[in-house]
Formats: sequence, C-alpha cells, structure tokens
Amino acid sequence: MESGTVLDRTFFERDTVTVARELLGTVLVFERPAGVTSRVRIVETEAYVGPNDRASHASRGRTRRTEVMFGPAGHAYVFLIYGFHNCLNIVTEDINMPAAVLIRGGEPLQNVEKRTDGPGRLCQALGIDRQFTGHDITMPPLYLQAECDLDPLDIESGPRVGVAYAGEWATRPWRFWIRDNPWVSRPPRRNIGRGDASPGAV
DNA sequence: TGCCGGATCCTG
DNA sequence: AGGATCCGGCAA
Repeated sequence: MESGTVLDRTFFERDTVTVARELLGTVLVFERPAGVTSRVRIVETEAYVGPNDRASHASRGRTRRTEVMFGPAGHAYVFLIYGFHNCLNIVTEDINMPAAVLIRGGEPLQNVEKRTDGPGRLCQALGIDRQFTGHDITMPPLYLQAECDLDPLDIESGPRVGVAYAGEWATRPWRFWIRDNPWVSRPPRRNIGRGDASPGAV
C-alpha cells in the first residue's frame, strides 16, 4: 500500500492474525482537540480471535462492554484494566464475528511526550480512554496510515501477554512485534504463555 | 447485590 | 514483590 494512505475498512475486515501482523509499521495518528497532531509508529500488537478464544473478552458472549467487538470492523474498542489503564483495540473481521487487535506498543514519531511502549502507556501518552470506544478508526481524529512494508524477517511472534488464565489459548503465538525495536514492551517472564512456549520464532 | 480478579504499570 | 483502584461478569 502506498505510504501515507489511510487504512480503510477493507484492511480491518480480514483475518485478525493477518491484520495484527500488518498493523506493524503503520502509523497511528491522533488529531488532538487542542489542534496538535500526534503520530506513533506501531511496533507491537496482539490478535484476539473469535468467540472461542478464552483470552478474549468476547469469549464471555455479547455484553454491553464487548458489543462493539461484534460490530463492523475498523472501530475502536477501549477498555479499562486494573482500574487504571486504558487499552486500545481495533475491531476486525465480519459483523457478528467478535475479534480485535490490541495495540500494545508504539514508537513516538511526533508530538508525543510520554512513553508509548505498553498498551496502557500508549493510551496514557495520547489521551485515549473508553470514550473512544465505537470511534470509526478510518476517520479523524484517530486513524492509521500505511507506511513502507516491513521485511517479513523483521517480524517476530510469540504468546500473548498476561493471558495465562486462557489455558491452551494462551500458548497461541498471536503477539507480533518488530524485531530489535526498543519500543517493544518487555513483559515479565511469568506472563509469557504458560512458560512452555518461548517467544522469538516467526 | 457482593465478590473476585483482570489483555497493566510503578515503586521498593 | 506488592499495591493501586475501577468495573465487568457471575453466583447467590
């Protein structure tokens, strides 16, 4: 895709793991209410795939909180975790297929004062909270731009972080990051899958 | 209605 | 290692 192109709905209407991988290297743009535009290059994502994925909030069924995950692709799902931190997801796949990609970390490009490694910090740095749930991520003030495609060899994958409660699903290598990028979060070892699937393999 | 625990992060 | 601190989902 041409550099600078805004990612449209068709980008997000695809297989969630594919979207998670291809979001790496794209640029998250936030046109702040104050008129300042912040830009962050996405370096780490996770896929949450369908109603059977026990790591996904949607595995509990359709509720007020998860309703947006069952809706059309390309909309934001922001939830509050541990009473402190907001986490930004982008809904993927078809209507009634609850799936999303968690944006876990980014590299500050422009007008970003705070750290953006880690899903909570990213939202904190940009000022994104649950009010953004339902926002159409193909439009201002919050959207994504394509950049040059990454070399596949620069993409690594491994188990998702902090989902040990999800049994077998915790071992799926649905976390993606850019190799050797300093803005990729480094999770505590106890949070890596069930301890039997080492990250690093593509 | 009450309780349990979380897709996290900071401090010590 | 432990705490902060809100709220969703489930059991009662």
